[in-house]
Amino acid sequence: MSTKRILIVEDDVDILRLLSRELEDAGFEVLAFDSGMRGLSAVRESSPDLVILDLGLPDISGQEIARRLRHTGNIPIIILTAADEVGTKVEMLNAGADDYLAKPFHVEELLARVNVQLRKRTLGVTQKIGDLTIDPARRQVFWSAEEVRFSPREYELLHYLAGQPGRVYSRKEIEHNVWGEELPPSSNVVDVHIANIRSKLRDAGGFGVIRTVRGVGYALKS
Amino acid sequence: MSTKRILIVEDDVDILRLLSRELEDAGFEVLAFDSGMRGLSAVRESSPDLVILDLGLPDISGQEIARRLRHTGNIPIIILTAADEVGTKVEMLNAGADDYLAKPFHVEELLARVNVQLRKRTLGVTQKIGDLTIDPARRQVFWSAEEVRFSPREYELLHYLAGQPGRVYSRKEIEHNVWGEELPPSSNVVDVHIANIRSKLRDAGGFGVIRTVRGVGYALKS
DNA sequence: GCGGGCGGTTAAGGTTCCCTGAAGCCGCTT
DNA sequence: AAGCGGCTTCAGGGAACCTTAACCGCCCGC
Repeated sequence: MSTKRILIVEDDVDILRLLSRELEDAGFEVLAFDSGMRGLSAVRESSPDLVILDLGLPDISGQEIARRLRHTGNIPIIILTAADEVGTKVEMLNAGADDYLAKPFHVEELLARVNVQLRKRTLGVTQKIGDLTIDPARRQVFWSAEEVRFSPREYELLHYLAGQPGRVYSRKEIEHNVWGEELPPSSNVVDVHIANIRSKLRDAGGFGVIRTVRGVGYALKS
Repeated sequence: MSTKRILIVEDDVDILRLLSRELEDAGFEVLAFDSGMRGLSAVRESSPDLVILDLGLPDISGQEIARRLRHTGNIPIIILTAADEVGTKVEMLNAGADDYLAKPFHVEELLARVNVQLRKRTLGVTQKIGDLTIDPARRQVFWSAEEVRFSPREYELLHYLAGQPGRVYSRKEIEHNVWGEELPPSSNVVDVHIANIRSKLRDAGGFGVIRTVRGVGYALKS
């Protein structure tokens, strides 16, 4: 995945610098502006993946910016503001903002909310465990770029094990959560499906992905 | 557009009732639950458009619910909580929540944030997915310059799938969002319409545009 | 009103794919 | 070496899906 670009508009230069550094540390490319007008035109030129916007800019109102940004496509906007006032919040959210944080806020929370917005656009919460990638929105599994095709049950089972990589899931748990019922004690259906999953992963180059815990169940290598 | 359905899980019955009424007044269809487990299974059955979830439920942890909900597709989740603690916020947002409100909150803000989540990602903008072009303003579809004519339902269905190309839409979701009602379980209308769309696209040179996901639904190749 | 065309739905039959149970083998463990 | 648990293979049955065709209702022009 290419590095995401974030554009910040914030007239308080100290905060601007702080946020820039934090976002860069988090692996984003940052475009920082302390003026509303220049930030706005920069959005057009560079079309970033996300915009963080401080309200109460001297040269242009937040309303106006949000309105204009709406027109430039679907870029998510997170609003920052000094005034924690409900009316403003509702107004801005309805005007097209995607999220809203009142100062003072924690940088970690901003980062988390940034990730939420970017996640939406990239469709789904793809989960990566080593070379294994699971994309629930597309219902697809990859072993390092190569797609591995699974049957419904196989996918469900693998996805279930990926819930907590490393943790051992007992047969009972698996039966209950993947099959939704207790299977006859003599059945070895789970084994068969595990074997099939292993086989398909092996074909794609994945070895030892699922660990057997004798007498208990299975676990995904974390 | 059909009315959006919102599922609430909240153990405080007073708040539950209050929110339900507010949301219904705002024109939503509300499914209310005061137990985590029952709410969770209801999500699977009714596949609502959005879930509002109170943390600190007695019978199941919020983490667990968020984790499981992620598995059921891309339904947006808004978390409510009594404890306004940054760690929890960040944790939940990273766990798959789309928004987070600390109690006490203003109902207007919740409504605004609900609307943000439900806001159409694909506005009236013509979108291109590979060789496929959809122009909502004219209600026309093209396969690389050549127009393909679709009946109203066919168009609605294709347009809906194009909402998030690549993402798998379940039969339930399709029924609810394209037909606006639950179809009799034996019906295969969706299949037939998919077949017709495929046939028309094939005539225009488009192959493998719609992917079948066995046991779940369909997705547009992105 | 009447007939034709169009689109939506239903139903039946065919096809594909997957689940699963059985049977035998392998390899630990005691 | 015996026994248990896990692994592998494979074929039968069935579910899910696809296709085709007919039916029905609606709208339109005549």
